[in-house]
Amino acid sequence: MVSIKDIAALTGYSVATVSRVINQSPKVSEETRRRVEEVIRSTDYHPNFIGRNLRSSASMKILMLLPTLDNTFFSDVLRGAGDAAMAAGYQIVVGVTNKKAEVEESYISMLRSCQVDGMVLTNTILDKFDLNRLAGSYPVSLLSDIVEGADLSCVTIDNVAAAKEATEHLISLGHRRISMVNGYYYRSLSIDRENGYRMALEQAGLTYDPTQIVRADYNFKGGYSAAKKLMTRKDPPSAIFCSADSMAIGAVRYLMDHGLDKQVSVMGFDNVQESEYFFNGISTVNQPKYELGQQSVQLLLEKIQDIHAPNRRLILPHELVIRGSSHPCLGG
Amino acid sequence: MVSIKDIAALTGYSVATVSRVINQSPKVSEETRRRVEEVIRSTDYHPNFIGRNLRSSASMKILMLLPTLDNTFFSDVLRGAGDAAMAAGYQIVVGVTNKKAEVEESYISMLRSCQVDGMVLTNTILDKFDLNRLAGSYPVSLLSDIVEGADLSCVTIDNVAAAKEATEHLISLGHRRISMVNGYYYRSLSIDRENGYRMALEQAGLTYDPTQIVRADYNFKGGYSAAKKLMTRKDPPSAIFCSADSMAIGAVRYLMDHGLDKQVSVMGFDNVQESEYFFNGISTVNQPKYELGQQSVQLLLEKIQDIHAPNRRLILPHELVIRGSSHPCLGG
DNA sequence: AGCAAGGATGTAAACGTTTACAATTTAGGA
DNA sequence: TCCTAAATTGTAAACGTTTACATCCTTGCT
Repeated sequence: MVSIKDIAALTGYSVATVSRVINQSPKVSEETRRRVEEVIRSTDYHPNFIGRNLRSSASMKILMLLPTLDNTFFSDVLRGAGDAAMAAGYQIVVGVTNKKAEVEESYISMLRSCQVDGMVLTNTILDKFDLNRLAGSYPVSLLSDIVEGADLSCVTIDNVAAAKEATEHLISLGHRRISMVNGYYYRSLSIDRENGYRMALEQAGLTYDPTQIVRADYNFKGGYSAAKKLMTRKDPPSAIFCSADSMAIGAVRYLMDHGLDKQVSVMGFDNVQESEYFFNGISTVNQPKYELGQQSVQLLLEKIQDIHAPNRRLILPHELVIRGSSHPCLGG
Repeated sequence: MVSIKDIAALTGYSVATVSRVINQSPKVSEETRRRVEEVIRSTDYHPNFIGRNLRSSASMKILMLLPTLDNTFFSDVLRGAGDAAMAAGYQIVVGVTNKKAEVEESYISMLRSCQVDGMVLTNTILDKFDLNRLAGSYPVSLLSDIVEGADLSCVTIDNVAAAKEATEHLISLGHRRISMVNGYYYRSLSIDRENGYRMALEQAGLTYDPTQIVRADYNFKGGYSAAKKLMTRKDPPSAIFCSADSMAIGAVRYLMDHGLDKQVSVMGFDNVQESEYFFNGISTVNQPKYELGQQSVQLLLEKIQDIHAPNRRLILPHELVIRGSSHPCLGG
């Protein structure tokens, strides 16, 4: 492995001068620059970032922690994050936790051990105490799923309003029995969406029945079995609001398999790419994924520059996307 | 930022002894270990990996380069890779290139600059010359998409045989006009699948017509517009073999939109999670995604241990998965 | 000629670790 | 009592950079 010392030896200059050439310092003569650069090209020398980082104590890297790649939601988020990072000279590295605590912990150690300059968390399993401890010492920002009581910058949408609008859309189609498929865990994201769902029902004078809420995994299977559970009740709904498109797709799948898709409407949430292509399209709530990613990095950069920068909470706009999976209530 | 020196000062021991405690060296007394560990706990000291890496010149990190996260194909791959890495004490960091050369280059620099110990490439845009240069100096392995003439370890499936079997399945259903939707780029993956497609046709005595092959992006839109192109010919096919499930889904979507889905069969490739849920299910070829990920890391680890370890090429078993999108030819 | 200023380069310390080697202490055996 | 070996700890170099500071050499001015 050829190091800056080798280049120094080969050129006859000192390592300091070589370093200056590498870093485009103005205080080096044209002649010298030319000769050093030539030697660098002829060997295949690449500055060792470990050495550089150690000296400058900056890695120019941002860690983005994702729960899983099952969901294409994060594809756009990551594009936004990548663009924002690149514009600031940073690089995004992704860690996929598969929701395992020990894996998440091992990635977080990258932050503690100075291998990355900051971290964007999405759907973390950390609680507010962990988060406060972490965010007190290191740059951290939170994306999409807020943790109430955690003192850090975050970017999300108004989940209450969005869920309310989604439910209202179903109500406007004449539906009166509307169920909800929500996540298992008590994240603010689930709570907010559930609250929005309830507010819509109550404002429309419909009875809010907690037994109409089924908890499931945020994936196809979860939606499928949740729909099964709902539709085999003695009082099945005519519409189902799912907390994620993946669940909505599973739900529609169940309905189609049982010839119920014409009678029962489904709304999803997120507007992932495939929602447009599934069945006749999944009606859903669009999240500005690219912008969420972008802003999460932007907020993080503020913290990287100054760990004491004030925390900010960004609420980005959402929007209803109506497609084929929601239709007027037949029995209505 | 508290360093090992601070711990040394606080305990009264030397940094060497503290280091030994951290690294669980046996040559340290119980008494000392206890006292040092106590102080470490009371401060929130975390060893700086940059310092450690610099000294030991090993980062215990593996970079996995992915083209995009649009495709859930890589979700399972990454799970396999993560498990294999973890078992060996390594950590996976993911880089998403979005198929941009400068982004890919910026991640590859992590390898050159010793920030990761090795790299798994998937669908790289590097050619065999780039790859040979890289793999000559650094541990690199290739996943899924082989580059002919590149001298490195790789793991894949038998794409020729798999595509042949997929096509044969359509033939066995009575189809005679079978089109193919394939990727744009001349990757071995596309070539192999195209060859398998042709072999199946020729062995069945059907004429191989290159104009029946349409090139498209590996995503929904690509499949959609490819299907449109094919179905608006004067001699539309009764079956379409797509080189990826994402394209197959787009193709089926087009067919449904035009009431053609009962007449025209579609086969995909990959067996991504959502293929089971789309429409009546996408018939496809299963790739052992988890194992591909696992083995790609395994092969890489061999190279990390010894850069001169012999190159290996692993071919993992595939399997046909028949679902609702392929059915007997109506006109037959 | 003498001097100051500025440009180019070198010297060496520093970043946070690990580890070979040296030094010290302790115990046991003759 | 003295010597050896083992156990424990310390010293200092090394990993590859960057950079403050020092040094040297021009150049131009008086």
